[in-house]
Amino acid sequence: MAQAPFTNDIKTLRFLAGEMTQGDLGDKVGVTRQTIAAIEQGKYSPSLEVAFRIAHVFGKPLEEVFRWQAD
Amino acid sequence: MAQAPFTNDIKTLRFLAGEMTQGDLGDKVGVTRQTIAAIEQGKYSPSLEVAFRIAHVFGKPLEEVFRWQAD
DNA sequence: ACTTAATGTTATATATTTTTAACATTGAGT
DNA sequence: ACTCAATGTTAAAAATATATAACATTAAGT
Repeated sequence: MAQAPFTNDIKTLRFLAGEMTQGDLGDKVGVTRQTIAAIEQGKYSPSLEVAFRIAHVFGKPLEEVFRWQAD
Repeated sequence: MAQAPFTNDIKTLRFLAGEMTQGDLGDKVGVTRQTIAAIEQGKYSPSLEVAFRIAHVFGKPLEEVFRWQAD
């Protein structure tokens, strides 16, 4: 299933944003909670569009949410 | 075909990097020249992994290469 | 005017992401 | 101990990105 070559802080950011659930975040981003769960766990590399939308919800630059790790 | 909701400076950066062709960039990133062409033209939203790799080739932060536009 | 490399573009195939739906587990509150 | 929301997880389908191959166009060099 190809683990993503970067880490992310979504789980932390959700709680800092005030108990935001995966479902809440999914709604704001426009994807399902399962998609959020999979991205959060690094199960695959989301589209740049979804990554941008997630960062936008937290008001953070994309690279503060997703951090490159490999290569 | 869903135009991407962000612009990018890949074409400019390729020339600033010294006449780097789409094929050259594709080789460095690990995708085909057609994929570079499509991304460059905003035809779709690449995976976050490919976006990171492209930015990495130019030694730029991702958000200096791809800039959010919509929503 | 010719060549040739780079790019544009298209069609079809393959790979990957995302959705949908279902069920299991965990944890907080009562 | 119960309940219920949140999360984990999985399988199959749908949507989207990427590869491959082929041919057309553009532009620079000679």
